[in-house]
Amino acid sequence: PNFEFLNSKFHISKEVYTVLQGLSTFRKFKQGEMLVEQGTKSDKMFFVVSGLLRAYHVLESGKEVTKNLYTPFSFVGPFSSIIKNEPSYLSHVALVDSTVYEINFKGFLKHVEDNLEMSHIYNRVLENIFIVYERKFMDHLCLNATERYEILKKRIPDIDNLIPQYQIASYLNITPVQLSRLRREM
Amino acid sequence: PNFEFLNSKFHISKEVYTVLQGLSTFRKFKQGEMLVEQGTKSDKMFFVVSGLLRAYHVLESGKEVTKNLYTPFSFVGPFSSIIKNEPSYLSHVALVDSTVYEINFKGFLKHVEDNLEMSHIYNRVLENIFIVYERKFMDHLCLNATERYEILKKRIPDIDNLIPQYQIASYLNITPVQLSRLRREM
DNA sequence: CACATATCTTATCATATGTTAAGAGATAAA
DNA sequence: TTTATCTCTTAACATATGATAAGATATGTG
Repeated sequence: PNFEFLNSKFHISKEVYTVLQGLSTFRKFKQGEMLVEQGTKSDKMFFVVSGLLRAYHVLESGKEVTKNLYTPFSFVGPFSSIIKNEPSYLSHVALVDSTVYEINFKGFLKHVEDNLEMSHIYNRVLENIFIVYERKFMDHLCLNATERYEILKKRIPDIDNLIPQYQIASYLNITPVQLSRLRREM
Repeated sequence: PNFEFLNSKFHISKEVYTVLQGLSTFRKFKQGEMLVEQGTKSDKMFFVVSGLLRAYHVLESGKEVTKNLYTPFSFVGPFSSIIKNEPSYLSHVALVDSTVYEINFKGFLKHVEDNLEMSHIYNRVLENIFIVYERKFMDHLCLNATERYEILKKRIPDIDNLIPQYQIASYLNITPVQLSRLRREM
Protein backbone atom coordinates (compact mmCIF):
# COMPACT_ATOMS: atom_id res chain seq x y z
CA PRO A 1 0.00 0.00 0.00
CA ASN A 2 1.08 3.49 -0.83
CA PHE A 3 -0.14 6.12 1.60
CA GLU A 4 1.52 9.01 -0.16
CA PHE A 5 -1.80 10.85 -0.27
CA LEU A 6 -2.08 10.59 3.49
CA ASN A 7 1.47 11.79 3.88
CA SER A 8 0.67 14.83 1.82
CA LYS A 9 -1.92 15.88 4.40
CA PHE A 10 0.16 15.26 7.51
CA HIS A 11 3.43 13.57 8.34
CA ILE A 12 3.38 9.85 9.12
CA SER A 13 6.25 8.12 10.87
CA LYS A 14 7.83 5.02 9.42
CA GLU A 15 6.47 2.83 12.23
CA VAL A 16 2.88 4.01 11.84
CA TYR A 17 3.21 3.69 8.10
CA THR A 18 4.12 0.04 8.58
CA VAL A 19 1.17 -0.53 10.91
CA LEU A 20 -1.21 1.07 8.40
CA GLN A 21 0.20 -1.19 5.71
CA GLY A 22 -0.54 -4.21 7.86
CA LEU A 23 -4.14 -3.09 8.28
CA SER A 24 -4.67 -2.49 4.57
CA THR A 25 -5.30 -4.60 1.51
CA PHE A 26 -5.18 -3.36 -2.05
CA ARG A 27 -8.35 -4.40 -3.83
CA LYS A 28 -10.02 -3.98 -7.19
CA PHE A 29 -13.76 -3.67 -7.72
CA LYS A 30 -15.39 -3.95 -11.11
CA GLN A 31 -18.17 -1.61 -12.17
CA GLY A 32 -21.32 -2.56 -10.27
CA GLU A 33 -19.56 -4.56 -7.56
CA MET A 34 -20.66 -3.93 -3.97
CA LEU A 35 -18.17 -2.95 -1.28
CA VAL A 36 -20.74 -2.73 1.53
CA GLU A 37 -24.30 -4.08 1.65
CA GLN A 38 -27.01 -2.20 3.51
CA GLY A 39 -28.26 -4.13 6.53
CA THR A 40 -25.04 -6.10 7.04
CA LYS A 41 -22.22 -5.54 9.51
CA SER A 42 -18.73 -4.80 8.29
CA ASP A 43 -15.65 -3.31 9.89
CA LYS A 44 -14.05 -2.30 6.61
CA MET A 45 -13.34 1.27 5.60
CA PHE A 46 -11.77 2.25 2.28
CA PHE A 47 -9.39 4.73 0.75
CA VAL A 48 -10.25 5.29 -2.88
CA VAL A 49 -7.19 5.03 -5.13
CA SER A 50 -8.87 5.11 -8.53
CA GLY A 51 -12.40 5.03 -9.90
CA LEU A 52 -15.63 6.24 -8.35
CA LEU A 53 -17.71 4.90 -5.46
CA ARG A 54 -21.28 5.63 -4.45
CA ALA A 55 -22.80 5.43 -0.96
CA TYR A 56 -26.59 5.17 -0.87
CA HIS A 57 -29.56 4.11 1.20
CA VAL A 58 -32.53 2.15 -0.09
CA LEU A 59 -35.90 3.19 1.32
CA GLU A 60 -38.72 0.73 1.99
CA SER A 61 -40.41 2.12 -1.10
CA GLY A 62 -37.43 0.89 -3.07
CA LYS A 63 -36.23 4.38 -3.86
CA GLU A 64 -32.46 4.76 -3.69
CA VAL A 65 -31.10 7.88 -2.00
CA THR A 66 -27.49 8.71 -2.80
CA LYS A 67 -25.50 10.01 0.16
CA ASN A 68 -22.37 10.88 -1.76
CA LEU A 69 -19.93 10.03 -4.55
CA TYR A 70 -16.29 9.34 -3.73
CA THR A 71 -13.33 10.13 -5.95
CA PRO A 72 -9.69 9.08 -5.43
CA PHE A 73 -8.12 10.06 -2.09
CA SER A 74 -11.48 9.87 -0.31
CA PHE A 75 -11.98 7.98 2.93
CA VAL A 76 -15.26 6.11 2.73
CA GLY A 77 -17.22 3.25 4.27
CA PRO A 78 -19.95 2.38 6.79
CA PHE A 79 -18.37 4.57 9.44
CA SER A 80 -21.44 5.22 11.60
CA SER A 81 -22.41 1.58 11.61
CA ILE A 82 -18.93 0.50 12.72
CA ILE A 83 -18.82 3.03 15.55
CA LYS A 84 -22.34 2.20 16.68
CA ASN A 85 -21.79 -1.53 16.07
CA GLU A 86 -25.00 -1.75 14.07
CA PRO A 87 -25.88 -3.10 10.61
CA SER A 88 -25.03 -0.60 7.93
CA TYR A 89 -27.56 2.03 6.96
CA LEU A 90 -25.75 2.43 3.65
CA SER A 91 -24.64 0.37 0.69
CA HIS A 92 -21.46 1.16 -1.21
CA VAL A 93 -20.94 0.28 -4.86
CA ALA A 94 -18.28 0.89 -7.51
CA LEU A 95 -19.84 3.04 -10.23
CA VAL A 96 -16.82 2.37 -12.48
CA ASP A 97 -13.91 -0.04 -12.21
CA SER A 98 -12.13 1.11 -9.06
CA THR A 99 -9.16 0.34 -6.81
CA VAL A 100 -9.08 0.94 -3.08
CA TYR A 101 -7.19 0.18 0.08
CA GLU A 102 -9.47 -1.81 2.29
CA ILE A 103 -8.78 -0.93 5.93
CA ASN A 104 -9.47 -3.15 8.91
CA PHE A 105 -11.08 -0.28 10.76
CA LYS A 106 -11.62 -1.96 14.12
CA GLY A 107 -7.96 -2.93 13.97
CA PHE A 108 -7.13 0.67 13.26
CA LEU A 109 -9.21 1.82 16.25
CA LYS A 110 -7.30 -0.64 18.44
CA HIS A 111 -4.11 1.18 17.56
CA VAL A 112 -5.75 4.54 18.13
CA GLU A 113 -6.40 3.39 21.69
CA ASP A 114 -2.77 3.44 22.71
CA ASN A 115 -0.86 5.30 20.03
CA LEU A 116 -0.89 9.08 20.06
CA GLU A 117 0.18 9.45 16.44
CA MET A 118 -2.56 7.07 15.33
CA SER A 119 -5.07 9.00 17.40
CA HIS A 120 -3.93 12.21 15.73
CA ILE A 121 -4.34 10.67 12.29
CA TYR A 122 -7.85 9.68 13.29
CA ASN A 123 -8.47 13.23 14.53
CA ARG A 124 -7.39 14.63 11.15
CA VAL A 125 -9.50 12.16 9.18
CA LEU A 126 -12.59 12.91 11.26
CA GLU A 127 -12.04 16.65 10.97
CA ASN A 128 -11.79 16.35 7.21
CA ILE A 129 -14.85 14.23 6.66
CA PHE A 130 -16.90 16.46 8.94
CA ILE A 131 -15.83 19.69 7.23
CA VAL A 132 -16.52 18.29 3.75
CA TYR A 133 -19.84 16.92 4.90
CA GLU A 134 -20.97 20.12 6.56
CA ARG A 135 -20.25 22.03 3.37
CA LYS A 136 -22.19 19.50 1.33
CA PHE A 137 -25.16 19.77 3.68
CA MET A 138 -25.19 23.56 3.62
CA ASP A 139 -24.90 23.52 -0.17
CA HIS A 140 -27.98 21.33 -0.20
CA LEU A 141 -29.91 23.79 1.94
CA CYS A 142 -28.66 26.91 0.17
CA LEU A 143 -28.51 25.95 -3.51
CA ASN A 144 -30.98 24.77 -6.11
CA ALA A 145 -30.44 21.64 -8.21
CA THR A 146 -28.81 23.54 -11.08
CA GLU A 147 -26.23 25.10 -8.79
CA ARG A 148 -25.52 21.77 -7.11
CA TYR A 149 -25.04 20.22 -10.54
CA GLU A 150 -22.47 22.89 -11.41
CA ILE A 151 -20.61 22.21 -8.18
CA LEU A 152 -20.55 18.51 -8.97
CA LYS A 153 -19.17 19.18 -12.44
CA LYS A 154 -16.46 21.36 -10.94
CA ARG A 155 -15.55 18.56 -8.56
CA ILE A 156 -15.73 15.75 -11.17
CA PRO A 157 -15.41 17.48 -14.56
CA ASP A 158 -16.06 14.42 -16.74
CA ILE A 159 -18.91 13.15 -14.57
CA ASP A 160 -21.29 13.23 -17.55
CA ASN A 161 -19.21 10.63 -19.42
CA LEU A 162 -18.37 8.61 -16.34
CA ILE A 163 -21.76 7.52 -15.06
CA PRO A 164 -25.34 7.41 -16.36
CA GLN A 165 -27.48 10.49 -15.97
CA TYR A 166 -29.84 8.86 -13.49
CA GLN A 167 -26.92 8.39 -11.11
CA ILE A 168 -26.14 12.07 -11.34
CA ALA A 169 -29.80 12.87 -10.78
CA SER A 170 -29.82 10.63 -7.71
CA TYR A 171 -26.75 12.43 -6.35
CA LEU A 172 -28.56 15.76 -6.86
CA ASN A 173 -31.65 14.28 -5.19
CA ILE A 174 -33.86 14.96 -8.22
CA THR A 175 -35.39 12.68 -10.84
CA PRO A 176 -33.64 11.91 -14.14
CA VAL A 177 -36.51 13.67 -15.90
CA GLN A 178 -35.86 16.85 -13.94
CA LEU A 179 -32.12 16.69 -14.62
CA SER A 180 -32.88 16.37 -18.32
CA ARG A 181 -35.01 19.51 -18.09
CA LEU A 182 -32.31 21.42 -16.23
CA ARG A 183 -29.71 20.50 -18.83
CA ARG A 184 -31.90 21.74 -21.64
CA GLU A 185 -32.17 25.13 -19.93
CA MET A 186 -28.37 25.41 -19.48
CA PRO B 1 -17.73 23.76 35.22
CA ASN B 2 -19.55 20.50 35.54
CA PHE B 3 -18.71 17.98 32.85
CA GLU B 4 -20.93 15.25 34.20
CA PHE B 5 -22.56 14.93 30.82
CA LEU B 6 -19.18 14.27 29.22
CA ASN B 7 -18.39 11.73 31.90
CA SER B 8 -21.59 9.92 31.12
CA LYS B 9 -20.38 9.30 27.57
CA PHE B 10 -16.82 8.22 28.41
CA HIS B 11 -14.62 8.21 31.43
CA ILE B 12 -12.53 11.31 32.13
CA SER B 13 -9.59 11.26 34.50
CA LYS B 14 -9.26 13.78 37.30
CA GLU B 15 -6.28 15.48 35.62
CA VAL B 16 -8.01 15.91 32.28
CA TYR B 17 -11.12 17.06 34.07
CA THR B 18 -9.08 19.82 35.67
CA VAL B 19 -7.55 20.82 32.36
CA LEU B 20 -10.99 21.00 30.76
CA GLN B 21 -12.17 23.16 33.61
CA GLY B 22 -9.29 25.54 32.99
CA LEU B 23 -10.26 25.83 29.33
CA SER B 24 -13.92 26.50 30.08
CA THR B 25 -15.99 29.43 31.23
CA PHE B 26 -19.60 29.24 32.31
CA ARG B 27 -21.59 31.87 30.46
CA LYS B 28 -25.17 33.04 30.10
CA PHE B 29 -26.70 34.35 26.92
CA LYS B 30 -30.02 36.14 26.78
CA GLN B 31 -32.55 35.39 24.08
CA GLY B 32 -31.31 36.94 20.84
CA GLU B 33 -27.69 37.30 21.94
CA MET B 34 -25.03 36.20 19.46
CA LEU B 35 -22.36 33.67 20.40
CA VAL B 36 -20.61 33.69 17.02
CA GLU B 37 -20.90 36.22 14.18
CA GLN B 38 -20.65 35.06 10.58
CA GLY B 39 -17.54 36.45 8.87
CA THR B 40 -15.53 36.85 12.07
CA LYS B 41 -12.84 34.61 13.51
CA SER B 42 -13.32 32.93 16.85
CA ASP B 43 -11.68 30.02 18.60
CA LYS B 44 -14.58 29.38 20.95
CA MET B 45 -16.65 26.24 20.98
CA PHE B 46 -19.59 25.66 23.34
CA PHE B 47 -21.30 22.97 25.35
CA VAL B 48 -24.96 23.78 25.80
CA VAL B 49 -26.07 23.45 29.42
CA SER B 50 -29.55 24.92 29.16
CA GLY B 51 -31.64 26.72 26.56
CA LEU B 52 -31.54 26.48 22.79
CA LEU B 53 -28.99 27.68 20.24
CA ARG B 54 -29.27 28.14 16.50
CA ALA B 55 -26.48 27.95 13.91
CA TYR B 56 -27.26 29.60 10.59
CA HIS B 57 -25.76 31.12 7.46
CA VAL B 58 -26.92 34.34 5.84
CA LEU B 59 -26.92 34.31 2.03
CA GLU B 60 -26.09 37.40 -0.04
CA SER B 61 -29.79 37.65 -0.77
CA GLY B 62 -30.33 38.14 2.94
CA LYS B 63 -32.07 34.80 3.36
CA GLU B 64 -31.10 32.97 6.53
CA VAL B 65 -30.43 29.24 6.27
CA THR B 66 -30.55 27.33 9.55
CA LYS B 67 -27.93 24.62 9.85
CA ASN B 68 -29.18 23.19 13.12
CA LEU B 69 -30.70 23.76 16.54
CA TYR B 70 -28.79 22.76 19.65
CA THR B 71 -30.31 21.51 22.89
CA PRO B 72 -28.53 20.90 26.21
CA PHE B 73 -25.53 18.54 26.09
CA SER B 74 -24.73 19.51 22.49
CA PHE B 75 -21.26 20.50 21.38
CA VAL B 76 -21.54 23.46 19.04
CA GLY B 77 -19.57 26.31 17.50
CA PRO B 78 -17.70 27.45 14.40
CA PHE B 79 -15.76 24.20 14.23
CA SER B 80 -14.88 24.21 10.52
CA SER B 81 -13.72 27.80 10.62
CA ILE B 82 -11.45 27.13 13.59
CA ILE B 83 -9.86 24.10 11.95
CA LYS B 84 -9.44 25.87 8.62
CA ASN B 85 -8.43 29.12 10.36
CA GLU B 86 -10.94 31.07 8.33
CA PRO B 87 -13.72 33.53 9.18
CA SER B 88 -16.84 31.72 10.27
CA TYR B 89 -19.35 30.61 7.66
CA LEU B 90 -21.98 30.47 10.39
CA SER B 91 -23.54 32.66 13.03
CA HIS B 92 -24.74 31.27 16.35
CA VAL B 93 -27.50 32.83 18.40
CA ALA B 94 -29.41 32.00 21.58
CA LEU B 95 -33.05 31.42 20.64
CA VAL B 96 -34.01 31.46 24.31
CA ASP B 97 -32.11 32.42 27.47
CA SER B 98 -29.30 29.86 27.58
CA THR B 99 -26.27 28.80 29.57
CA VAL B 100 -23.16 27.24 28.09
CA TYR B 101 -19.59 26.31 28.79
CA GLU B 102 -17.44 28.36 26.48
CA ILE B 103 -14.36 26.34 25.51
CA ASN B 104 -11.05 27.76 24.41
CA PHE B 105 -10.90 25.36 21.50
CA LYS B 106 -7.42 26.17 20.24
CA GLY B 107 -6.21 25.66 23.78
CA PHE B 108 -8.02 22.33 23.82
CA LEU B 109 -6.33 21.33 20.54
CA LYS B 110 -2.96 22.17 22.08
CA HIS B 111 -3.61 19.58 24.74
CA VAL B 112 -4.80 17.08 22.15
CA GLU B 113 -1.37 17.40 20.55
CA ASP B 114 0.45 15.70 23.39
CA ASN B 115 -2.17 14.01 25.56
CA LEU B 116 -3.60 10.68 24.46
CA GLU B 117 -6.68 10.91 26.67
CA MET B 118 -7.45 14.37 25.30
CA SER B 119 -7.01 13.06 21.78
CA HIS B 120 -9.43 10.23 22.55
CA ILE B 121 -11.99 12.67 23.90
CA TYR B 122 -11.63 14.70 20.74
CA ASN B 123 -12.14 11.55 18.67
CA ARG B 124 -15.29 10.67 20.58
CA VAL B 125 -16.69 14.17 20.15
CA LEU B 126 -15.93 14.16 16.41
CA GLU B 127 -17.45 10.71 15.99
CA ASN B 128 -20.61 11.87 17.69
CA ILE B 129 -21.10 15.07 15.76
CA PHE B 130 -20.43 13.27 12.49
CA ILE B 131 -22.89 10.48 13.20
CA VAL B 132 -25.62 12.90 14.24
CA TYR B 133 -24.92 15.09 11.26
CA GLU B 134 -24.96 12.23 8.77
CA ARG B 135 -28.34 11.14 10.06
CA LYS B 136 -29.68 14.66 9.79
CA PHE B 137 -28.45 14.93 6.21
CA MET B 138 -29.96 11.60 5.18
CA ASP B 139 -33.24 12.56 6.84
CA HIS B 140 -33.22 15.68 4.73
CA LEU B 141 -32.74 13.66 1.55
CA CYS B 142 -35.21 10.91 2.46
CA LEU B 143 -38.06 12.71 4.21
CA ASN B 144 -40.53 15.44 3.33
CA ALA B 145 -41.08 18.55 5.43
CA THR B 146 -43.94 17.02 7.42
CA GLU B 147 -41.84 14.03 8.43
CA ARG B 148 -38.89 16.23 9.34
CA TYR B 149 -41.23 18.34 11.47
CA GLU B 150 -42.37 15.25 13.33
CA ILE B 151 -38.78 14.25 13.97
CA LEU B 152 -38.04 17.71 15.33
CA LYS B 153 -41.04 17.53 17.65
CA LYS B 154 -39.86 14.16 18.90
CA ARG B 155 -36.41 15.62 19.61
CA ILE B 156 -37.71 18.87 21.16
CA PRO B 157 -41.30 18.16 22.24
CA ASP B 158 -42.23 21.69 23.31
CA ILE B 159 -40.54 23.32 20.32
CA ASP B 160 -43.82 24.97 19.28
CA ASN B 161 -43.96 26.96 22.52
CA LEU B 162 -40.23 27.58 22.70
CA ILE B 163 -39.54 29.51 19.50
CA PRO B 164 -41.58 31.34 16.85
CA GLN B 165 -42.95 29.34 13.97
CA TYR B 166 -40.71 31.01 11.39
CA GLN B 167 -37.67 29.66 13.22
CA ILE B 168 -39.08 26.16 13.01
CA ALA B 169 -39.82 26.72 9.33
CA SER B 170 -36.24 27.87 8.78
CA TYR B 171 -34.96 24.74 10.51
CA LEU B 172 -37.13 22.63 8.20
CA ASN B 173 -35.87 24.67 5.24
CA ILE B 174 -39.37 25.75 4.23
CA THR B 175 -41.22 29.07 4.46
CA PRO B 176 -43.41 29.98 7.46
CA VAL B 177 -46.37 30.01 5.07
CA GLN B 178 -45.69 26.42 4.05
CA LEU B 179 -45.30 25.29 7.66
CA SER B 180 -48.65 26.89 8.43
CA ARG B 181 -50.20 24.87 5.61
CA LEU B 182 -48.59 21.63 6.79
CA ARG B 183 -49.90 22.17 10.30
CA ARG B 184 -53.42 22.68 9.03
CA GLU B 185 -53.28 19.32 7.24
CA MET B 186 -52.07 17.52 10.38
C1' DC C 1 -56.59 52.14 26.88
C1' DA C 2 -54.66 53.16 22.20
C1' DC C 3 -51.20 52.37 19.21
C1' DA C 4 -47.35 50.03 17.05
C1' DT C 5 -45.09 45.82 16.14
C1' DA C 6 -44.63 40.96 15.66
C1' DT C 7 -46.59 36.63 14.47
C1' DC C 8 -49.64 33.60 12.31
C1' DT C 9 -53.15 32.26 8.92
C1' DT C 10 -55.22 32.19 4.56
C1' DA C 11 -55.82 33.06 -0.36
C1' DT C 12 -53.92 33.62 -4.88
C1' DC C 13 -50.72 32.91 -8.16
C1' DA C 14 -46.02 31.35 -9.79
C1' DT C 15 -42.28 28.01 -9.92
C1' DA C 16 -39.79 23.75 -9.16
C1' DT C 17 -40.13 19.17 -9.17
C1' DG C 18 -42.45 14.52 -9.31
C1' DT C 19 -45.12 11.00 -12.06
C1' DT C 20 -46.33 8.70 -15.98
C1' DA C 21 -46.05 7.53 -20.56
C1' DA C 22 -44.37 7.61 -25.24
C1' DG C 23 -40.77 7.62 -28.36
C1' DA C 24 -35.78 8.06 -29.97
C1' DG C 25 -31.09 6.41 -29.86
C1' DA C 26 -27.61 3.59 -28.30
C1' DT C 27 -25.90 -0.75 -26.88
C1' DA C 28 -25.89 -5.55 -26.08
C1' DA C 29 -27.50 -10.17 -27.10
C1' DA C 30 -29.39 -13.72 -30.08
C1' DT D 1 -29.04 -8.30 -38.89
C1' DT D 2 -32.86 -8.46 -35.68
C1' DT D 3 -34.43 -8.08 -31.28
C1' DA D 4 -34.32 -6.81 -26.57
C1' DT D 5 -32.66 -3.74 -23.08
C1' DC D 6 -30.99 0.47 -21.34
C1' DT D 7 -30.75 5.38 -21.33
C1' DC D 8 -32.29 9.77 -22.42
C1' DT D 9 -35.65 13.23 -23.92
C1' DT D 10 -40.00 15.30 -24.15
C1' DA D 11 -44.87 16.17 -23.14
C1' DA D 12 -48.83 16.34 -20.10
C1' DC D 13 -50.48 16.56 -15.81
C1' DA D 14 -50.13 16.52 -10.55
C1' DT D 15 -48.05 18.05 -6.28
C1' DA D 16 -45.12 20.59 -3.14
C1' DT D 17 -43.42 24.76 -2.16
C1' DG D 18 -42.30 29.79 -2.78
C1' DA D 19 -43.84 34.78 -3.13
C1' DT D 20 -46.86 38.23 -2.13
C1' DA D 21 -50.47 40.41 0.11
C1' DA D 22 -54.36 40.93 3.24
C1' DG D 23 -56.38 40.20 7.46
C1' DA D 24 -56.52 38.24 12.33
C1' DT D 25 -54.34 37.73 16.87
C1' DA D 26 -51.25 38.58 20.08
C1' DT D 27 -47.82 41.22 22.48
C1' DG D 28 -45.46 45.09 23.99
C1' DT D 29 -45.21 50.18 24.86
C1' DG D 30 -46.50 54.81 25.78
